[in-house]
Amino acid sequence: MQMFSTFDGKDLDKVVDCFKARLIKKNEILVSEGEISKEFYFINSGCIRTYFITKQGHEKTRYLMIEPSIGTALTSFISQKPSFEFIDALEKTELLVINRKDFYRLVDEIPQWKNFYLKIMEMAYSFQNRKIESLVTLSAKERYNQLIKENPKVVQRLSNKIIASYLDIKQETLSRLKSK
Amino acid sequence: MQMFSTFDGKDLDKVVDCFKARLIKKNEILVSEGEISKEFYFINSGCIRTYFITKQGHEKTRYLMIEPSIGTALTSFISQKPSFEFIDALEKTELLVINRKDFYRLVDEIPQWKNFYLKIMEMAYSFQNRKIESLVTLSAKERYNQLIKENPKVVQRLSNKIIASYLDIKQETLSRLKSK
DNA sequence: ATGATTTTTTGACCCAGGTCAATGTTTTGC
DNA sequence: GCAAAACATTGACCTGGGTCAAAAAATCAT
Repeated sequence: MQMFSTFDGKDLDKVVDCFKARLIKKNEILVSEGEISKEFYFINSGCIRTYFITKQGHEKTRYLMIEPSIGTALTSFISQKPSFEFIDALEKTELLVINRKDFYRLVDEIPQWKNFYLKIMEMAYSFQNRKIESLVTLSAKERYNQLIKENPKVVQRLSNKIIASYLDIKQETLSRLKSK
Repeated sequence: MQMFSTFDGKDLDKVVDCFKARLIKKNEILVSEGEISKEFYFINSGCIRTYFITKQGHEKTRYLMIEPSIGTALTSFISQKPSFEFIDALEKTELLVINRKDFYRLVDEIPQWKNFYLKIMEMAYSFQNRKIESLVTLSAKERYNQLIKENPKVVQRLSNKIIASYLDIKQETLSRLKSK
């Protein structure tokens, strides 16, 4: 976020003009499955997440965004194909929103914004890679411990249901893990 | 790859100058764990992969590159931190190699190369995302069937050991899956 | 070609984590 | 403030896929 301070005055105005503030309620849905992801979000306060629903009807949480954080349903945002994931709010949340058209216009017009986009992609990639590594190398208990260690805010603030879905375990299992 | 045809003459020369051909033998290692990933590979013929070894000593294959394809140990390439993954050749392989310094010089000097880099990151991200989706929603059998359907060449050309490691199952399990 | 190594298959057994169901406990909406 | 809904815990039981071991088949190196 502080990288914005390196924009020069004119560019900064251009960027700021693209953002709109939005306040959303808990459980409000920003993107549904099948919709095209047309916005990118900066979370000022609160918490949103991306998740999808398996054909067995189970929720799987891909990514949790607690302030200060950024994100969207990225696969659909990039490809402009219908999203297989949802975005919803886990708390009352204040967002800054930029729409996709403006986002990519800035990519073309402002070299630093293109660099910012590249950084987002690099971080998103590394994050997914890390997630795969955890899934294939760690037990449920180890993944839970890793989350407590690396992201204690998430564990403190969110329900077990959400945390279990994020760790790809059942809530019953999480409950049992905690009690030993 | 065909996007290179859109480079104008001068830029194309600049790009071509950065590449060196290299022939590697089966089982040759291009990047080891702990090393920094300093090259990006274009596979002209043959097959290489990235994999890592768990603390239990098991190989996990992240990504298989059969010609024509591109890639590297991307997390380390981006961050210039030591790689947790290896790259090795699964067959005798012909590569075009560009080193990291040249790669990022081209990102700065040639806008189209920056766009190319962005496309790589977008594809890499989508690929990882898809992999997570498969891991958390499909059974071993379903993942195997998906691979046969979407990437039959891989299944035909590589050993069960590699395919099992790619699907995150044991070879014994893969063997049993195939026999029913 | 041929012995040595590596892969593949098969069998017997095990266990982490899922399922289903019942019972608390908290949160929410009015 | 209170009913209803959502969430958390606990128990009994089950199962997909792992483990270990040993034999059969394929591949490799000289």
